[in-house]
Amino acid sequence: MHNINFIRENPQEFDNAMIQRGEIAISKKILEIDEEKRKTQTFLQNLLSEKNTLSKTIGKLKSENKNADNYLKKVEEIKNEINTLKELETIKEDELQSILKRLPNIPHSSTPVGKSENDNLFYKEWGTKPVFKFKPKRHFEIGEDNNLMDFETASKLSGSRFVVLKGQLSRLERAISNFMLDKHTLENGYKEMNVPFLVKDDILYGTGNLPKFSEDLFAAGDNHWLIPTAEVPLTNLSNNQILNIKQLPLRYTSYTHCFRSEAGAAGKDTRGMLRQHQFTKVELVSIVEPNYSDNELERMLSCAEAILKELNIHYRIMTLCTGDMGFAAQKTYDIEVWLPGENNYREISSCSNCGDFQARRMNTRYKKENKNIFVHTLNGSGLAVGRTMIAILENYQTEDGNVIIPEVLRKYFNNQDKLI
RNA sequence: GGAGAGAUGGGUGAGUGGCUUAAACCACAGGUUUGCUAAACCUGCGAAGGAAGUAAUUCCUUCCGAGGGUUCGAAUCCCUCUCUCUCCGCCA
Repeated sequence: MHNINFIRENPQEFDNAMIQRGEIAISKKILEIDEEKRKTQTFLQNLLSEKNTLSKTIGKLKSENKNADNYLKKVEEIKNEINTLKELETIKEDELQSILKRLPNIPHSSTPVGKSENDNLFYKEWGTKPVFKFKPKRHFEIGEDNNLMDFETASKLSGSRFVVLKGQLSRLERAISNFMLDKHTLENGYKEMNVPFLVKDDILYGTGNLPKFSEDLFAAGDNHWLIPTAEVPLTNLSNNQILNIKQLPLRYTSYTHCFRSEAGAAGKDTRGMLRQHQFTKVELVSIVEPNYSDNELERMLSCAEAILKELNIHYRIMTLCTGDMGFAAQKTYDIEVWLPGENNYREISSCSNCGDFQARRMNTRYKKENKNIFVHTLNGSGLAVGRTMIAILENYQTEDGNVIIPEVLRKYFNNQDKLI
């Protein structure tokens, strides 16, 4: 949600930011409605004040057993006007909100300007592409050849974009997520949380998924949605709260299933388990003081990177441009892991600083010097578990079709050094 | 699923139609005293918004789980919904 005061004071800057994000200049319309709303409000409040005074006089007169008919008549007269103005105020307020809540966050000054993913900026990379003496297989070939990854059975159960992982791959999933959680809780200072996968409308509104992106979500019954990421419940843990400054920063991690309809991705990545309706992810969320959020984004990124470093898998990091960034973000880094089978870099983590955008929607503040200030929220994958498995399979595959288990995972994998 | 009780500021909690302008305590912030810490004492302290003013500030409106209603006037009365707790039943 946007700060209306900022738009009043910097309409041009606001319009420029929206244009960079593929929206249109709309500050003029916003300020017109805002102006009408405030005029109505002022007029209404004066009448309410008058009514309150009259009511008090009536109370006094009645307690003294005096006649109050004149005052009662006056109240009756302004009542209709009050109701009309109330309705008008509500209309204007709704009009304003319906525009504001659908506008994306203002990009950070360091976010590159661009239209699509082609304009994303290379930030840095780690490691090198592994060299194979044979043609590396793609992850689903390794999985299917060993009868550990079953898309047909999954399709029988649930349709397309699902997978059944069998035996050792199912165990590998568990090993990866345990490794990540241990790393983030024991070394990186995140508190592990086990959260609901079903949430209500207002929770998704808080993180910015609603009202604009309902088509990306799965609805469950009349009152719940399946979470598309643990960011949603984790960030909302503090909604509608005024936090004590001593509580900050709050750092949470959670391993959850995530559910996405992939509505706009028809025909994209249909082979394999890269893009599923259901996948697991270890998420990182930070709630911090505003002046610290830039640092926290770098910190969070390094926590996510640490996982790939320990797994010894090559990756690069891109800074997303204004046109490719998510709705609530002001700055986002994508970690893209190298997949030799696919001969491509693929997103395995996305770390975003949302500034106070979500905090305004969720109404999360903290008290500093007796003032209530909106917090800054950040979220990042640390990492997507399914895609990490893909990266391991493709990077650690051997010529005989087996896969070496990365050293750091072996203690979570029955101390085996090979998948099979 | 059945029966009952409840939801008030950051927290505990008083308040059953107009002296509530939401008490009191705790927490928090500032100060005094003290060699430091602690303690004691003093002061301040709910939230959102509007208007006037260069500003300090002043005035006003709304908010007591949410939404409706009754009334000149509602935290308080009525209706609907949500959630929490207790007991019973069922259940991983």
